[in-house]
This record gives sequence, C-alpha cells and structure tokens, in this order.
Amino acid sequence: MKEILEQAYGYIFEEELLHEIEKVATYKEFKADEYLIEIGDYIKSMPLLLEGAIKILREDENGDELLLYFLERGDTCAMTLTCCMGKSKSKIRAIAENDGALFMIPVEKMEEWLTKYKTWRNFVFESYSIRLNEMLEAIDTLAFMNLDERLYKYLTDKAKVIGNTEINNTHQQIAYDMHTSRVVISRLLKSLELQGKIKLNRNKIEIVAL
Amino acid sequence: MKEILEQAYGYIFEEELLHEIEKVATYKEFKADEYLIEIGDYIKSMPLLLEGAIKILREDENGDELLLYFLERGDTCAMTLTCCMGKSKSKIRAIAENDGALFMIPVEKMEEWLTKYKTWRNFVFESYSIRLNEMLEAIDTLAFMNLDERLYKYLTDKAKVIGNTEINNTHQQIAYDMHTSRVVISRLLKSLELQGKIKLNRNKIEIVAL
DNA sequence: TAGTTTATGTAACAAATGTAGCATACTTCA
DNA sequence: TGAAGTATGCTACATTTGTTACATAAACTA
Repeated sequence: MKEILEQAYGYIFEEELLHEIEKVATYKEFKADEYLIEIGDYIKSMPLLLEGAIKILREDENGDELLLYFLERGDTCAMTLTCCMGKSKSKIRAIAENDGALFMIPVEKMEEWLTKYKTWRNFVFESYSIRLNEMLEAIDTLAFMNLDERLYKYLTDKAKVIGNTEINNTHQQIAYDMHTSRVVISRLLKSLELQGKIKLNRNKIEIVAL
Repeated sequence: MKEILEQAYGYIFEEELLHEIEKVATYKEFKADEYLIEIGDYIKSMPLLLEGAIKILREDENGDELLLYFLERGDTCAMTLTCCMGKSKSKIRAIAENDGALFMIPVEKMEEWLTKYKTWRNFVFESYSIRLNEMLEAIDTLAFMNLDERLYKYLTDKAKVIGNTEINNTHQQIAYDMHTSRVVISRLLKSLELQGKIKLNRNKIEIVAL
C-alpha cells in the first residue's frame, strides 16, 4: 500500500503528508464497469485514484446520459470535493472504465490538510483547475463540434485513457455516452471507416492513426 | 468604498479580513459592454464583484462565441482563480452586462489569505463549487435541451440577472451569445411570442410570465 | 424629407441529426 | 445443429437547425 501511494503521489506530496494519508486512508479496489458513485449519493470521503480509469457521467431528468470526462491515476474528482465541502448530494455518476484502485480520504482530514500542507492545498486547487478545464472542453465539444468530430474525439480520448488503440465497445454503449442513438453512431462510424480513420469489427473499433 | 465592501461581503468575511481587503484592493468601475477580460490575457489579480453583472463567454478557433454564465454581486470568477494560481492565460472573455464596480485583489494576497482566514478559504472553495455547477448547467443545456428551450432559458436567466423582464437586445446579439444565427433566433422568438410567453418589439423582448 | 442604416420577418432550401423498421451476421447455448 | 439473443447495416423518412435571399419597417442623419 505504501509503495502504490509513493508511486502515484510520491512526487507531489511531502513525506509527512504521505504518512498521514497512509494512516487514515481506506484502500479500495474496483472492477471494470463498477458503479463507484451514483447520482444523489452523499459523499463522505474523497477519492484519490491510484490505478485504472473512471468515467464521469451526467444525467438529465429523463435518464439520458452524457460522458463528461475521464479520471486517471493521480486525479481526484473535483465534483466530489464540492460535494464533500458543501455536504450536498452528488450530481454525477462515476463508473469504472477498467479495473483499478483508489484511496478514500475522510472529509475532515481533507479540510485539515488544507491549512497544514501547502502541497495538499496546491493539489486540491490544481484538481479544481483541471476539472474546470475539462468541463470547458466538454462545452466546446458540445457547442462547436459536429457529431462526427465528437465521435472521433470520443474514440481517441478513450484510446488514450485505456492505453490501447483497440476499443471494445458496442455502438449502443457509445451512443449512451454521447447521448445519441445507436443508428447515428453506426452511420458515423461507417463513415469514419470509409475515411480510413478506423477499422470496424464486432465489439471492436480500431483507431488506425492516433 | 468601505460601505460598498461591507454591503457586498460584510456578512461573509470577518472584520480583520475586510480591513485587509480595504488596504490592498483596487476599486474599479466599469460601463456596460466594457471588455473586462479578453481571451489570452494574463491575470494578475482576482476580481470581487461589488455591483452589476458580468457575462462570461467562451470562444472557439473560428471566433464563434458561447455564453457560459453570468456573474453577480458577491461572485468572483473561478476561471480567474485557476489562471491566477496557475499563472496561465485566460480561456474566457468577460464583458460587462451593465454598469458596475469591482475590487481587484493581488494574487499574492489571495494565496496568503487562504491559510490565514477560514472565511476566505470557504469563499474560494464555494466559488469553485458554484462555478462548477454553473458549468454543469451549461452542459445540460447544450446536451439535453432544444434550441427553443435554450432560448427561453437564456431570456429568463438574463431577466433575473438584470432584474428586469424587459430585455433590450437585438436578435443578432442573442444569436452570438447562443452560437447560432439571427434567422434562427427570430424564428424561435416568433414562436415563443405565438405561445404567449414573450412580447416582441424592436430592440426589446418582454417576458410575459416569469 | 429623402436616403441610409439597422432590425426584423419570412420563404425556400440545405444539412445534420433522430427515428422506425427490418435484414443480416455473428455468438451463445441448449 | 438450430434457436435465441446480440450487434451491425441499411433504407426511408421526420425533425431540428442552419443558410441564402429578399422584403419590410423603424430609426437615424444629412
């Protein structure tokens, strides 16, 4: 446990803080597709991602979903931060993209460390900043790009996160993430294939040139 | 100056912090439609809005704009916060919606107060939280609503911010904010009028029932 | 007041996206 | 092996949004 911590956060936090984390954090492993946070959940602790990737989704009243962004090693979820601090319910859903592990930090410690450790404070602010920028990017995508561009971005983003140019997804799953229909995705994927950007197989999409 | 500060922030910050703010802050008045921050600007100080409203816009490579949200009295701009801390360029444009005034706080002070005053720290975190939620709302709007709904939301949001059900805007200006074309806005406004939700005049849109 | 600029209305058409329905092919499993 | 389930392909059509072009009306200005 100590090694994993060192590996993922050793270069950010000072020795003393690492010790404290080690003392109070709960280690939790998760499996691909596991629901980590559901909309409406009360958040009592803050996650530090050690291994694996997590996708963060938004949902509207009709149950329609939209992928916001991915979290990777070294990330924390800023949405969770605001929920922790404000004692409010989660406004997003978090689903494991693949197997992984994380630390859970109790809220009280999180707040305590803000005054105690400058590196912690920086980390928290940095997290907010990164998350705001991810949200900006999501907005850009929605506002300024057509569906075919969005789809290609989705595929390349995903490839980066899972570290593999081969994506094992059905068209329907992609349609859910992008809040559109399966037929539309199939159509656009076919067109991307014709452009030579991807190759299609059952349950598999291969990105030709990243 | 002291009174304005008390009025806008007296109930949030403790006496001592108010004194400090008074000492180091620069007071700045602005006029409607004034450009307060341009994309690419380096931010060296953090604004505290005292009076008036500011609209925050995003722009893509082609110069197409999109309104993100409004700032009102007591707000600060979280995007600015991240820019300050990260010493990066602004990724948004800020334009005064009407006449108003704000305080500019030097970055160094802003950081110093984070350790010194709990109320300041809470204020900063609260700001981040509010901004993240505004961004979520913007994403919801883009992803889940049709243009006619978005337009009506735009009008009612704006009415709230300026405190008036009468909006003095051309269709073209609205089109810029919503990243669409004038013809489309005219069409949808006409349809909203037929539904009895608004009344149209030259340079004037009146919301019938808020 | 005549000419000019600005704002709005409207029609016709184009492009992007969404929907319905069915065909086909691969996979699984009895 | 054959039936059922799942994934994809494809066509035809509907809806939403964007574009072009032009008409009309109000406001401004010389």
